[in-house]
Amino acid sequence: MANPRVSSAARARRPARYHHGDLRRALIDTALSMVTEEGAWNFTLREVARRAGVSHMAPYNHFEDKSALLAEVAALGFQSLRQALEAATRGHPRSARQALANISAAYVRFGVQRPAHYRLMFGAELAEKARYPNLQAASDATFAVLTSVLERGQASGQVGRGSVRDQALAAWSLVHGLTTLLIDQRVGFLGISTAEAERHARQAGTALFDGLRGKTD
Amino acid sequence: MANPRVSSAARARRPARYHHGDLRRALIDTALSMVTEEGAWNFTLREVARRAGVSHMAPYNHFEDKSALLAEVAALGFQSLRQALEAATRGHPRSARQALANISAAYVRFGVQRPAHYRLMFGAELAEKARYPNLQAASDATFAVLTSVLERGQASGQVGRGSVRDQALAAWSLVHGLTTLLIDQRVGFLGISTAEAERHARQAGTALFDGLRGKTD
DNA sequence: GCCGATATGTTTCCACTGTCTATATACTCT
DNA sequence: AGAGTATATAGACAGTGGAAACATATCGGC
Repeated sequence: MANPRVSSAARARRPARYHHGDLRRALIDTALSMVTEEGAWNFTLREVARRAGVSHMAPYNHFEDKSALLAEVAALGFQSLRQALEAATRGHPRSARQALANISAAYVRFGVQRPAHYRLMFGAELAEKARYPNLQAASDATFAVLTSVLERGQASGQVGRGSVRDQALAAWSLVHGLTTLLIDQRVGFLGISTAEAERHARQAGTALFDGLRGKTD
Repeated sequence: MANPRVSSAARARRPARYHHGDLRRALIDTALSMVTEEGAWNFTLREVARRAGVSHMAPYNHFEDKSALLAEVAALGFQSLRQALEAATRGHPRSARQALANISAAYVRFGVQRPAHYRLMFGAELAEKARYPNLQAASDATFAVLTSVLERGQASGQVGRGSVRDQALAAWSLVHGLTTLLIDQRVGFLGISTAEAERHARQAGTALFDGLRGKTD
């Protein structure tokens, strides 16, 4: 509008951009906002396009379909979650038990604070993740945080031997399941507070840790 | 077709039925078939009506919308899951540790064998379960199986004191999280066998049990 | 600087969906 | 038998996903 050549130092890394500048990123941001605002992702792709100010077919230049767009939103969520977990581990570098409790609390806090986003990250429509390498990579990187904590714990003798991958799977199952159950209110904990959710997480995470320390069966 | 008065001993409890006989039940069955066959529930309500051989508006006489229909399908799943868990407990009435391991294995087996149905049961579109009392009741009854096992374990001194509800929540979190992760292949276990899934479940369930037996924090 | 190739965005069009309204049919009860 | 209600149908509507044809901006080579 103002200047027909707004391009120069527009938006992302690439200097001058095409028509929109960086529609791909704009669509992801818009979709993320809509997910968190509306608490669901049952909006239409046309609606996303409208809010981004482009025609209803423009998104198809960047995403095969709505699921592909949502996969990017979910991938952002995994990155954010990974950072939260990494920050939680830094608190207690000595005690693996404390580290696991902290990770559990941080994990559940993340989910409880952004339920819709968390649900999307593990939602069914993105289950065939083979289609979404970005999502898979972000998910794997998050899982790796847990694995590395357990590896260090084993190295220092605080965690029982056994397969680290199995142990990490158990730990992730615990916090993921807890988060899901709390979010979806499948148990009778309607309106549970974040603090209480974290308490559950610490308690359960510690119990599992103690179990792993003992016999590995 | 054959006889205009086929009604007599038609289908469900009620003797003679209306036009269709028991369209409500037929629609639930059809939807269940479609979920398991197609591995998803992104079909349209019109499609369900077509397969049931009725007009596209007939379902609205029995369900407010598609979600309400899916909620019934999910409720059936919870009933089936509850039966599977109850059968698993009957194997080892003496050892709570064994019972929990059996329950864990049965739970994960259920999910791995019917992934789409399981996903639906915990899917986001049915999260506001307050709308679906049947679903909530079925879900609660399933949770109760776990609770009762832990209660008996506490009574016989095999399980640490603490809040039974908290312990049950932890146990359910573990198996639910494991099932979800396996189903959605969020971890690198592509094409995991049912037997291996059960092994993971037993192992993790036992570890948690041992942790609960120790300190309750 | 100019030009074709390509990437990006728009407009138009179609089948289909969810849902509203009006109408028809079957069952219940008295 | 007839009134009232529950069940099913038919038609219409706006909105959707997506294909096709078209328009425009940017890039790479010259």
